[in-house]
Amino acid sequence: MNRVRLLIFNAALGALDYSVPQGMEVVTGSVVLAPLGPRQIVGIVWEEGRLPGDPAPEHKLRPLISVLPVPPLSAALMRLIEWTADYYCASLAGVARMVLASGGALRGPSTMTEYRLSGGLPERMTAMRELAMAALEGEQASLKELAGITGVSEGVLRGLVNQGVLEPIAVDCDRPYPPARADFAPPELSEQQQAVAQRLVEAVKAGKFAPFLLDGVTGSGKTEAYFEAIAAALEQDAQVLVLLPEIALTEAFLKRFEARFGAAPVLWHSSLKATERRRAWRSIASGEAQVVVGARSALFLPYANLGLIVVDEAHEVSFKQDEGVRYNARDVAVMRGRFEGLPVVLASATPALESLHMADQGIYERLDLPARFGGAQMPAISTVDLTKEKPPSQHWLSPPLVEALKERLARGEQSLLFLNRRGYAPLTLCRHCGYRFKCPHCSAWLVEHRLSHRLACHHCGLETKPPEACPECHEPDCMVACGPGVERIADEVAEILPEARIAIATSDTLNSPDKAAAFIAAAEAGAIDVIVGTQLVTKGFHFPELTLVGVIDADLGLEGGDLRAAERTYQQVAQVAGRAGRGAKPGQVLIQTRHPEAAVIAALAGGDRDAFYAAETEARRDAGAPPFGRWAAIIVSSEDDAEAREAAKRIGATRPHFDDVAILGPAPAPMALLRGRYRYRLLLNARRSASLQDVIRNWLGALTFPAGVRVGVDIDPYSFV
DNA sequence: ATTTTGGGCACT
DNA sequence: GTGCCCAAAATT
Repeated sequence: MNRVRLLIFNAALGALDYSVPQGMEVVTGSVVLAPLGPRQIVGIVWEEGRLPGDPAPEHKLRPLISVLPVPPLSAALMRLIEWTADYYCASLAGVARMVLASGGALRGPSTMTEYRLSGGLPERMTAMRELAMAALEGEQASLKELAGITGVSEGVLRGLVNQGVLEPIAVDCDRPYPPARADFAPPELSEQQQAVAQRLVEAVKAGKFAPFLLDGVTGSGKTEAYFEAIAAALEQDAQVLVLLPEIALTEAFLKRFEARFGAAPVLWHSSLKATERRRAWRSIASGEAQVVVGARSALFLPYANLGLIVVDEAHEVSFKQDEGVRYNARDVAVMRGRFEGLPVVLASATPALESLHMADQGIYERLDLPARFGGAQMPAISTVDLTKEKPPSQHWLSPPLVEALKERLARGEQSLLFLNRRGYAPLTLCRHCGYRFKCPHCSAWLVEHRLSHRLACHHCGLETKPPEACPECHEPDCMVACGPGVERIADEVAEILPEARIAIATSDTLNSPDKAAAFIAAAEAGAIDVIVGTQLVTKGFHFPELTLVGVIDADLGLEGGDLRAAERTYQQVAQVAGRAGRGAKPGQVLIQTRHPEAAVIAALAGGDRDAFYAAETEARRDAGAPPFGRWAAIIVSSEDDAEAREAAKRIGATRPHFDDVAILGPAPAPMALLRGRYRYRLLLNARRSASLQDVIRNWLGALTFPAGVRVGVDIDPYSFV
């Protein structure tokens, strides 16, 4: 190759051509450094003819600067990048950025300095030095870590470095991870689990594309079953990717993983620090990382030798990314499996209707775990009609739920109350003038958080101190809370059961791995009587003494007319109900609702999953919703309301006309203001056969917009805000 | 996206 | 002529 075309991370520029200097080894997929004007940019060498744009004339070509010290991207990954950009109407540049988001890993290996005893003695011995030197015997670490080990300050250690007592050692930042072992602690599996595990192991050994829907009730031991597939991959030195919906619940998962394989997996998520990120990235790209556990963004990493992908809790909404490249990691995972030729396991107790449909069509192979592991029974589920069993004013626990809570406390068993609302109260107003506290940057109320003494916007992250007086009428001390959040429910429990030990489990209270671990340990040790939690507690946890689950408001998710509201409610309540009675003692679930007759609620109470899915299938068919039809959204936003509205109007005015594509809008988005940007939306609904993407590309491709306007496309949207 | 360039204009 | 601002062009 003496002339190459690069994909660069800038969508506005398009592909750029360069010459390859004499002696430089460049192959398809090479990650290279190239000159652009006075700057240097990173690019990926792409195959001839696959990136749009006319070739640059010979005289404009400048030579590449260097090939970066990372392995070239595989053809499979390059096809995945193309497919993702194409399917989600996103730029190749945006997708490529996700692949190479590496915290500086592209710069190659680097070293840091650690210190160890040299054997020499200081000119002057002091008490602190003596103490430090005794504790330093056999240790080698950074100064900061040594300070932690020895208990002396870094200043003392620096003194020892100057005296030559501690000698510096340059070590590779990317030190290897401890190895996971397939045979560390193989589990006892039930017959059902055994059958599932065996099928998955076969698929891993076959090393061909094979999508599975692992459909198992809560507590059936899905994790243990797919762990055997991971073991099989480890045995043939293939890498495994396990996608988890939220990193907050990895704590319990990691414990189980370590118990099975004797080492922690490599973690990947958005809050990794740059050094951890580059270490993980390099180990993934080199093939050293064996098992990667990550959030959705781990899907686009350049695995050297991937052999299996598991998407756990595959129904979870958080696999859908709603910013930047709007993709669904569940679906892209299946495509990656196809391009790489490997099995993909979608595991869930409450699969998305789309996934069930694929299994029914025979496109995914279905694996069932219909019974709980170890003989545990499914919990008894019943509804509490809030229109008949009214809680007292300003209270939200109905008499039957209060009774059940008292019973558990008397028996020393645990209860879990589920309400998907963080904070104390969802709305705060002034009792004097009725002023409602709202976010200045979003169409949303500010939520009072009493634990942290803040008013917070859950959309943009704004946090303010609650004011002393009403900003409108200046009446002092006038704030009044409206409606319940988990903190308020916890207060109510404390009032009813003063002796109960209560824990609030939300992303606010369990915001670090340490806190999550402490919570799990306390719950397992029986040091908590009542857990009050948001969706964070609906999955992943296994507390044997937990025998009562109360759903505070099952109707909450049904409000707002979201297309997937019924399914989401079903999934959330079924998942949280699944926390009850996982040990020897049977579980009970009480669902508080004002609509016990609603199809979702009735199906939950009757334990009739098939009835729910049948009803939901018909509703989707009627609405032309997935899997029978397709939806897409065009979201127009700008900091300037008029500019956004104008752009949306112009898109609306140039709409194409097709028999099989309905186009609605533009209209202000339900969140008309989000993070300081005004938003308008168009919705497209198409029959399955229509290529929505082509329609949208041709439509929007002919338009240009002012600089401040962003036009985003959301294919198969989950969020309708 | 970022940088360079060049035209128009006020000022000297 | 020089400096400055802004829009347009170039970047491979």
